[in-house]
Amino acid sequence: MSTGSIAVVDGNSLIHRAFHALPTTMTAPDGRPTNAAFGFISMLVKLVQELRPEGVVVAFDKGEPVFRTEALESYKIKRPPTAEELKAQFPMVKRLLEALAVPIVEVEGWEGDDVLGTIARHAEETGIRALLVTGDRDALQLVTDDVHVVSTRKGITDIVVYDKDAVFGRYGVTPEQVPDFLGLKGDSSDNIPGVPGIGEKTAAKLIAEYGSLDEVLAHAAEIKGKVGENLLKHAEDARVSRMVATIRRDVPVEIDLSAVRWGEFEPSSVAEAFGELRFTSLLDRVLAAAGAQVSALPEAGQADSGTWNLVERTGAVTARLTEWTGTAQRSWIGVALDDGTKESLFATRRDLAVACEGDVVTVVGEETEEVFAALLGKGRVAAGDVKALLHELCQPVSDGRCDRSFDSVDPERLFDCALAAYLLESNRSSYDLASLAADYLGVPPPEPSADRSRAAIDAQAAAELAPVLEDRLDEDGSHGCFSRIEMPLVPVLGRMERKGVGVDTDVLARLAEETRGRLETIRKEVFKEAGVEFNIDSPRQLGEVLFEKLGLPKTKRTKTGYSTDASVLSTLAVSYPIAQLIMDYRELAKLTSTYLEALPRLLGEDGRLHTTFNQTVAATGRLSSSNPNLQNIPVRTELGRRIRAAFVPAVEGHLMLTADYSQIELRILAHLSGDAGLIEAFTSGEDFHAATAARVFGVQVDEVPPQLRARAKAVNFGIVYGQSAYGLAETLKIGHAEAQEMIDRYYAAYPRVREFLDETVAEAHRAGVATTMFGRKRRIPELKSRNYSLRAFGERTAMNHPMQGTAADIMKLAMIEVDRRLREEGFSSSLVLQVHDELVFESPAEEIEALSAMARSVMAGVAELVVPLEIDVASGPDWASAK
DNA sequence: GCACTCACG
DNA sequence: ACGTACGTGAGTGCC
Repeated sequence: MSTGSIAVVDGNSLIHRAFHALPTTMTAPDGRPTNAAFGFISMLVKLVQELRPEGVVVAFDKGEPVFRTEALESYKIKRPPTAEELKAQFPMVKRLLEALAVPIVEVEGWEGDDVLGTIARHAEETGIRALLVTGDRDALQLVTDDVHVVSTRKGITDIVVYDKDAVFGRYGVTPEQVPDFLGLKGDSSDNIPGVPGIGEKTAAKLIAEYGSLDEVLAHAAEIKGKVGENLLKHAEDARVSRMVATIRRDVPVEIDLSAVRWGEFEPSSVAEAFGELRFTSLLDRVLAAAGAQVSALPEAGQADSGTWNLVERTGAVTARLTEWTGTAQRSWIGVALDDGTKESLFATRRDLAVACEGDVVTVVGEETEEVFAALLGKGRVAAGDVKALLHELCQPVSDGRCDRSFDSVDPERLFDCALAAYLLESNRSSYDLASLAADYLGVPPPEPSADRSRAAIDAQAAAELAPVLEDRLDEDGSHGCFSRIEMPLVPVLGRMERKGVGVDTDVLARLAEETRGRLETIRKEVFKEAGVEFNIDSPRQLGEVLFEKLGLPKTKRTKTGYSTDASVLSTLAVSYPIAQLIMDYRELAKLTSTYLEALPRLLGEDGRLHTTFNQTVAATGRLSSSNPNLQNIPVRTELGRRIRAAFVPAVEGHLMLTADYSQIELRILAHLSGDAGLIEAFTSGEDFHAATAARVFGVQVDEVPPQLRARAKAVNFGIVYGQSAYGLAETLKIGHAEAQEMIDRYYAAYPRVREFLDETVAEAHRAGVATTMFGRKRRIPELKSRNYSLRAFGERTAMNHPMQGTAADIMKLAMIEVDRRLREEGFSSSLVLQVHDELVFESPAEEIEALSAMARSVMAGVAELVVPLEIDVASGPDWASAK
């Protein structure tokens, strides 16, 4: 017996969605509105086409769910009455479903959700997999290994399938915890109160911490602030809310699920029912969707060549991939993966669209990896996001037929349209193929339709964009950065992302435990000092308490009220202990929520953290890191370093090794300006900031007092940021005139620096761009602004870009070379992170020495400057000790 | 979804 | 007279 699968649709939910997503101007010949019916059936057809369940059932609400309304008077009373136009469409939908031989289930006194829950239970008991279709997020509580929820978003066209991981990923709670979660959070659309002041975030946090609503309520007394207070006061509300939000699974439903079959309708009855409403296009789709059940996709191996299994989707049958790879010396082959269609309820298939010279074919499912490998071996392949493609199509298993690892990737055969556009305009807001095609081909691509998928459109766009962008790169003088830096970096970043970095979650858990107590103590002290309890996390409430209730001096304002940032608090801390307490609180709270609590939730299946390195985000050419951001792991405070110490090698006997560029941006400035004093400061072997202080303030290098060194350091930073007296005064908390004088003295000590920066700004005004040593450009439209402050911003950007951008270029070149040497020389070490001027490796202890030497020589050697590039290397059992 | 704050370089 | 140091990503509060 084959595995059964059934889709169970929440009729009320779907019909409401459809009604609101489509205009009521759609009518039948007799004038009745048909928008909801049309949307409903359209969605149903899409569903069976994409998810291919063997059976379909639709459940509707019937009567009042007395057990809910009696427990909670307010239940659903806030709902506006159903519109007349919609009411009339319920019978219409039911008649269409009857024609389609789709069973309708409604049970007096029960809601559709409960029917869904019950059928899901029956299905599981009989070994049938179920897909619950509803726009209602409550249903997520029903998700199990064999029951998934399909939810609609943005009207009815977009669907998202939730499995257990997806539920947890979205809400941070397991399906079983959803009712408890809703008990806390409430649900405004159903008028379920929950606990006041507790929203999605807090509810998820509490449930994650205590495991269940009952446990949360049992510990309410120890939960701080308003939240704890409200938990005590509204415990009963929470319990009632949970009861009401719990979907019942014991509805008296009688239906033989194994007998339900989609597609066993009488075509003539369907034609008649659909014809009455003039749903002609929908009729075609329904008949096709039913027919597709039998003939689905060609069997593997059926294609005549016996190698590639092609489904032709565009009408261009003649094109063959082999021909294309033959002609690919001239033409680019565009490829794109689709978003993933559910092949069955529980298997996703990702097809690959391949476009060349105007034709597109779609390669189905399992063949995609081989086809991609073959293309890469022979042709030139263009795509919108090559790294993402490699992650999907280069799985680290080698089955003998083709090498699917990142190692076989030759960047010269690849063209990433986003990276090309990034080099042309590094401040674009979007690099998606549709927007690139609109701007660089002059025509926005068509929207996806029944016979042209998003993937096919993207593949064509990539194929057409590649030659155009390549010409533009040549004209712009940016092709070198593209072919020598950005493209070769792609597989390097891919390997780093795939490898991930090790984290000791026990260390994080212990720190979290320790921090919780300290945080609580500080909170109480703050409340004692303030004489009132409030939410310290709310800048608004905090401002009110500090500046109105306590009457502390108001120094800085934000757009919306008083500023309470660190600079304000540190000024106040001198005279007011509460300010210091709040700073302490902020440090703990920040590190707890951003790192201690968040990181463990983001571990991959291999127990490691896998970030994404974004290559087209930072306008200067730097990388950025997200999901999670591993470029801002704490280091500056003691607690921060203890968090950093949780980053450890996964393998026993391995160590972390870090290699970072020392003062790279100022060394670049020394090189670019040719300033003798600056060069001398870097070649003399003296402490750089002390040397600056000595020159600027006219004292002996070994007699620079710490305060002067700190000031010199701030001026050095300022130079990199595009110095302004205002900014320097702000950071150093000194007067504007004094700051200006320091800057003047700095320029007097390093005259060529001023000349260089002035020239850079002047050139940027002329050309509208700033450029790095390696030719990476940043367009700066702000320079043309008539607004002083915008223009001044543009000028600072123009000064900063050559330094920050060249440093980014050098680091990227070093990464490419380090990665090559690691592989060619058979190292067992891996490059795992990059933090702008630092590389982090995991390495077997016995390789540490060789790796240090290699990293040092590669990093120092990738660029020849008039001052040496110095590299600090350190290693240890964790990231913090490798300093 | 924006404002604020703060983690990193 | 103007009004900010450069580059990021993420958590929280609040409308």
